[in-house]
Amino acid sequence: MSIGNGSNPASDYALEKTNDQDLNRVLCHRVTELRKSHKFTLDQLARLSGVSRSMISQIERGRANPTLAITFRIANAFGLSIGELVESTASNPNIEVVHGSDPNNLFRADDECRIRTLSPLHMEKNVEFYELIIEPKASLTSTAHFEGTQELLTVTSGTAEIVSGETVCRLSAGDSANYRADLPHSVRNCGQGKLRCYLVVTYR
Amino acid sequence: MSIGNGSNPASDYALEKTNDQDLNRVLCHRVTELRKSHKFTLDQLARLSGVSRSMISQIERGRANPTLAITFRIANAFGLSIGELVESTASNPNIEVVHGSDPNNLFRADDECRIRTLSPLHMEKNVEFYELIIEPKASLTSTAHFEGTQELLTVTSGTAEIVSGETVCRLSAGDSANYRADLPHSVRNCGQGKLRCYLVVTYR
DNA sequence: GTCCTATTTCCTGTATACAGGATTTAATTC
DNA sequence: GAATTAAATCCTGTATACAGGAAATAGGAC
Repeated sequence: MSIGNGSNPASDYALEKTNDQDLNRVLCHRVTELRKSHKFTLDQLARLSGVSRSMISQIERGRANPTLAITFRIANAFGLSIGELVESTASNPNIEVVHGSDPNNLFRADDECRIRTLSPLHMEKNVEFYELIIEPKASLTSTAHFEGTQELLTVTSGTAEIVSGETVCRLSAGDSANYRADLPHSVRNCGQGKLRCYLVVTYR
Repeated sequence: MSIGNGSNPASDYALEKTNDQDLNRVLCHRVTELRKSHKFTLDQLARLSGVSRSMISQIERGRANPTLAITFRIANAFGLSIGELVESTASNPNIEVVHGSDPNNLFRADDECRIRTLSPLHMEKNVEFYELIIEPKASLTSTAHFEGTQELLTVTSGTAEIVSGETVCRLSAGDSANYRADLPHSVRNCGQGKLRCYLVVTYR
């Protein structure tokens, strides 16, 4: 998600100019569709949102580049956030399967730890799902991930000690913890046998 | 999320005028903080984003109401979507624990099916995590959830048949499937013994 | 302290966002 | 068909978004 580590960011030119216009296309279709599904006239939406009919009409016809404030008001009139309004909904294949036997999803397998990815590689959402098997006394330690990253860990067998920042907790089989992963964090097997758990990582 | 069923929408006035300005406050702090954490000068960000230094400076000082195109470019320069840029981040407690023995998280327990919630109730992300135990020949059927909702199901033991819309697939122990839950969908135990699985539900 | 460079803010002019009224188009009823 | 009303688009003028250069400020070296 980061475009560079700050050392020479100017060389990582991120803008693709056409995406600007793609955004506008998304917006116009979205507003048109939402207004239709709510059965609002331009006038009703104008009154609800406090944005003029002209402006709404122009937006729907892709003739406007609204300010954030205007966009906010329109989103709000539909009970949506800006992100919900302007971010396109991509079409998904209905079901994507990851087989247990698929070696591509074996992320790590060594003496201490075995990690298997359970979510499809091309999954659109910023969510990842892993199965972890950690040997006694071994641990999985991470530096801080990106801001807003969280992990949800469920212990299926064994005993885990979770550290996030300076907070520590212990989990037994059946317990779950949701913790910040945008701080240094770790999962340690503090029991006698193997620690088996599932980990959901969510990125903001 | 809907503001009415279309019968008399004009009476549901949704706008709270001050939130417009709250948005601007969020934006200015956000851009300031992001630029700082990436160690960009105004000039570097200007070049990256294609937005003038003046404009960025004004945004950071809360003196601007940028258009969507400008907002998009700035978000893009930081590798974020517009929603990610303008939607505020609430502070999280570091670790939130759900104990296996907590009866509040037992969502359903009957002859056919046992569902336990593994994610904390007040979890900020639109992600939910469940443990499912389904008896032979029993199934869990849902109508379509909200648009964009997806489910990620991992089978730990047994055999499952997943239906999403008109797509059907079978999973064995160790397999996972990611599927649309914004269509009618179901999980059925098509084996002889109990089906044990974990379900990650993500809302858009 | 001075000098130099980097960074940010100010200033100004142009383009465009936007509202509100007028006009056009569409839909309905007779 | 005509008449009426509703809905959408066009037109125009004002305010403001925005870029680019100038000026001010900040930071570092000596």
